[in-house]
Amino acid sequence: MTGRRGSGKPTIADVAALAGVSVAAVSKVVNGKGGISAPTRDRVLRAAARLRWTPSAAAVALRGARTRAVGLVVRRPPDLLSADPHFTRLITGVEAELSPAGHGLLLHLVGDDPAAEEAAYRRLADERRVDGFLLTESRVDDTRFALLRELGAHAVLVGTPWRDDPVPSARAGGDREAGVRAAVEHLLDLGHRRVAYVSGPEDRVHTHHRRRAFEEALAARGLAPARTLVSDFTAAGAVDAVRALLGADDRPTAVLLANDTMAVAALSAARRLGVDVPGELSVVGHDDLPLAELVYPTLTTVRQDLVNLGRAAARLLLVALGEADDAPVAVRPPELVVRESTAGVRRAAAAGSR
Amino acid sequence: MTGRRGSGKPTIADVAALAGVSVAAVSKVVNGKGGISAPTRDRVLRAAARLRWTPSAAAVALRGARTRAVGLVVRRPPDLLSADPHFTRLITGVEAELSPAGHGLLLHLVGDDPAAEEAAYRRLADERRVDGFLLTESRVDDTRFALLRELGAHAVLVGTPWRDDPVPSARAGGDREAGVRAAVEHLLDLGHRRVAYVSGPEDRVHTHHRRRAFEEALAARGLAPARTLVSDFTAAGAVDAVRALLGADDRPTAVLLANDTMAVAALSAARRLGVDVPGELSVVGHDDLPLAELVYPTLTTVRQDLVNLGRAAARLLLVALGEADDAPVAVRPPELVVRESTAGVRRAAAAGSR
DNA sequence: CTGAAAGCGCTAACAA
DNA sequence: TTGTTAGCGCTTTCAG
Repeated sequence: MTGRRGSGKPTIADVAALAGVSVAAVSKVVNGKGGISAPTRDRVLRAAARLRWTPSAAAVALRGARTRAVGLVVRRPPDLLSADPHFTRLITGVEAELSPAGHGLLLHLVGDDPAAEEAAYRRLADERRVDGFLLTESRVDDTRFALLRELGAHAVLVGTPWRDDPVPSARAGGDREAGVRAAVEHLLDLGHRRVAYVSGPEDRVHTHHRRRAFEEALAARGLAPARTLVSDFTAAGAVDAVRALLGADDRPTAVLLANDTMAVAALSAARRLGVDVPGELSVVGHDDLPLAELVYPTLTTVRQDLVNLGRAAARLLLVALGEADDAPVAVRPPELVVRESTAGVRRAAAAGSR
Repeated sequence: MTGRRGSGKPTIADVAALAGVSVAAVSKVVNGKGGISAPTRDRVLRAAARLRWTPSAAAVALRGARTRAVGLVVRRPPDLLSADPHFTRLITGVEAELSPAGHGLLLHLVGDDPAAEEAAYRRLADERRVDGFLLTESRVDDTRFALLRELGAHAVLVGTPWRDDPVPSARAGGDREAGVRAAVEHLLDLGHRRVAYVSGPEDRVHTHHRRRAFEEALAARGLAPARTLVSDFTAAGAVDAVRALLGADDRPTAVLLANDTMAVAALSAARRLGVDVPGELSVVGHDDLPLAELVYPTLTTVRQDLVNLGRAAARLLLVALGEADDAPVAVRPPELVVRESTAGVRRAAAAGSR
């Protein structure tokens, strides 16, 4: 008999009635506004709990123009996506920040289609479904910034912007290329002199940064890259790259690849060609996905603190929305994890190349 | 000067004004209701396009109690999650169905915490943020069904329910255990007689179905399992299982594992123990993730049509919500993909076991 | 065929 | 400290 029990979900009016106060009082209580006596507060809270009432997200959004949701649009070829747990880790971190803040994550996976990507952003923004966006995979001359500015949407970039792009970005702390540098030094210390690099696609910002770090680290020891190839993050691409590398006259004794998936593919490509890892070829990956410990030999790789990167980005977005304090989340700098896929140069391999 | 340009997003009133009609007319046009003349329709559409207007999701939701969003709550230990691209594929399929229908996907990743899981469902439902839920990983005596019934939320299960659970479910077509059966027959045809099975956690429904299929397929040829172990989907678990298997006196010559991640771990565990795959041990995985083609030897595995499973589930949910026609999405039955990790028994291995 | 008007559930002035 | 009330942007009767 209390209110309209049974007929659908309770509303703020039901709670007010049950507590014997006005709806305004209920609103103030749940929003932590002042000007409510303790006893009233109590009665409201009790009534709300009894009715299991929570403010309707739609009503709140309509009223205040805040949806308490953020959007994440991922543009990737489906196959690549499912091959790479990269995103799952990132999202884990994002969630860890968003959930306690009462914010939802609206996910959109669009294939490898720029038009679909733009449409997704537009729809989410025009329908006012989200308060802001998280952008992943910083791209060279990223067109998303202009789009989001046009749409008037808040945005935070995960990673390093290409130039001084006008959005806040979440990045690793410390020296962001420390991982790649450490990897190169590790290889050189093992005696390698012919080190190759297989990069990711040229339109990704980190491709350039990492490759440059690779080249500089070699240069610092007076060396040049044995070879630098551009791949596409796919396993097939990595296999081709490794074939090219190993088929050459002066083949490298070590190779760095831009992600773990490619590195694992390299491992098996080498094996298939009868090249022993790490006996004849050392292999280094990037990201330190669980996969890296799973394969044989286990993969030496550059660990990225993806979970905290996701957290940091989400936090920045909440701050931009005025929903969180400006307490940045620390993201550990990339760090080399040495496992079995790297070892010293064997005499034979080092000497006789062709 | 037209309407309130520049001052925030356009509303239906702006469109009505620009088109010289009432807001009701605009509403009817965008919702495809009848009773609008073609010329009026045209003017409205043109005005809406010019203003880039899309109905506010919040207002629509408030008005109609339909949010055009579905929830997906995933409860998994973070590590397991990022090791397994399973979900990414499923979500790809879900998106493919939801997106064209104009529905969003609200994703919540909760750790391995039942309380957090329940809280996530409650919040999404109580705040009326979603119209329904997609449930993944069918569990034995799944408590989510009761919860969602209490919450009055629509739900569709991805996979086979434990008993006749009262929610619609999306499943593979044809014989759902055809894959496991084909795997067993493949191994038997290769001459294997001692075949072991490493299952997933006991609380997953498919664990029981697949294990039973395994046992029945063996029984059909008058054989019994060499050994059946329960693991936990993790790589570490798989490594332990393989050690246990290979350390035994009468060790199996072939082993099936409940997912590809475990199978890949098994591959390297075997190698580490000096056991050749497939020379001394054949290994079969489950799911056919991209990973399966990436490793050496490439993995024989049971392919699941996860993308269409996701599509089918999303479609069922849309149908339940009255948002789509009842045209089921076909999900291919599981199918064995033979690659390099399985081969005939070598005399030596078959004979001398200890 | 078209328009006026009543809310959907909530928040924030403003009054009391 | 508390209550009253006017909308937020939209859909939907119900009249015209």
